[in-house]
Amino acid sequence: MPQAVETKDLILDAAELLFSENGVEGVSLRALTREAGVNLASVHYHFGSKEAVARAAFCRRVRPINAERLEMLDRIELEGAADVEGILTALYSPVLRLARSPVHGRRFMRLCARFYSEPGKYLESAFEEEFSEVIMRFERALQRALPELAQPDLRRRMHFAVGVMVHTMLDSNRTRQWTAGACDPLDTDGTLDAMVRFVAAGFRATAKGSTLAAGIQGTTQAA
Amino acid sequence: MPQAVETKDLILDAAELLFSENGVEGVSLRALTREAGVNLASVHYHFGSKEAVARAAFCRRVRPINAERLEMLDRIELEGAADVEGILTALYSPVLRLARSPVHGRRFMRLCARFYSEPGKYLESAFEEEFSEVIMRFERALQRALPELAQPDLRRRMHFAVGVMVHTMLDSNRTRQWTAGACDPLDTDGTLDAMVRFVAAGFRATAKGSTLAAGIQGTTQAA
DNA sequence: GTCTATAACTAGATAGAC
DNA sequence: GTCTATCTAGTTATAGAC
Repeated sequence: MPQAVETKDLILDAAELLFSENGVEGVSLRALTREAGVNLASVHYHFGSKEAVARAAFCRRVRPINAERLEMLDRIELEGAADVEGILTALYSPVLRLARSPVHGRRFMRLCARFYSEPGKYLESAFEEEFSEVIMRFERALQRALPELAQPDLRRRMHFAVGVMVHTMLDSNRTRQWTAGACDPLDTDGTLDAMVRFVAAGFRATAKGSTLAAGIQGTTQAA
Repeated sequence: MPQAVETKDLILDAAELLFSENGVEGVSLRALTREAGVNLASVHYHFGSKEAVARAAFCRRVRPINAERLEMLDRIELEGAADVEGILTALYSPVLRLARSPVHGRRFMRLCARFYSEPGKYLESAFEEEFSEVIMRFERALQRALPELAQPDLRRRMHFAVGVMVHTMLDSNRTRQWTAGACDPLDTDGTLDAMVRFVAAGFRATAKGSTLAAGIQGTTQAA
């Protein structure tokens, strides 16, 4: 009785779990297949290599997320509501929403954040492929929302915005312990709101060479 | 002719280089000792284990940095100049300054950021030991500088501030490529300025439950 | 498609000569 | 303190029966 699909998904589920906790290099195929309840050789049959498993586990979740990001961005741009807060919400909320599912969600967030900070050429190219369009589109949108901000500053701040996101996603034990009691990691609405407020204010901060005070929140501009 | 000190440092230098590029798990002791030009067994003689090498390489650089952070914080608090910008400068500049030394500086920044996002109990406890005092002191200082900000929000925002720092420190190939031309990664003054402006504005953003508009930069307050 | 068995290799750690 | 040689245990990957 062939059940190839099930085996493939069992492997990806286990990869998501174990890679997120131990990193790719920290997980042997033996541990992976034991967790998945499948045979060791099936990994090579279905994926060809350990690296390919990592890529597949990554792409399986990241593609719908990025599609939703672009969809949200399209929508707010059509509605003419593409202010900084709206753009950041389009960037953050699809990935934070996933965290609501305690089963696979938070697990994948950690996986994604770990991939992002892990070495290895195999993941590098995956990031390039999956994110290049998203980065380009969001950069253009933010540039339109912040016309006074010079491009070098904009890029640096996008970099910071990603840092806030990745670090929130990492949600290591260290972090959870530090903020214990202060904020519930499962409170994704609160987290999203806090991230958007913080980062939007950062984007609107006065840049070094700027002669214009562009740091006021809301719609009014200072002279 | 005994040259224990030199061997120890050669190992730590090689560890800093290789761990920063490939992660701890991605580097074998054989590759490490080949790079260092020392014998394989000397690692166990001097450190006892691979994990102990990682810890030692980490602590060697992080201790002076954290000492300088606390020193700077002490100074600005005595001078009564502990505003958000000053506190963030005390937090960021000692580690960014290190990046100026192209030899060991940038290398260690990547090592530190990688450790931060890597698994393994051995590093977890090192972070705990080395950072607990820094975190406590800076949280207290920021709370004083931002008396209107509730503690849960403050902690979340400190978390974001660390995310900006770690992500900047990671400075992966991906990042360098993306911001190519936009900003010089060796321009530490510009990077520091950009980080402080961005994060300070984030800290001053209006919090969700807040009735007070505290998001205005500079000294003026909105009604 | 799935399994067992094993090949081919690498890892961290150690013993003991020098 | 430094070296060679080696141990044990782990790894990825594959060949071939079912």
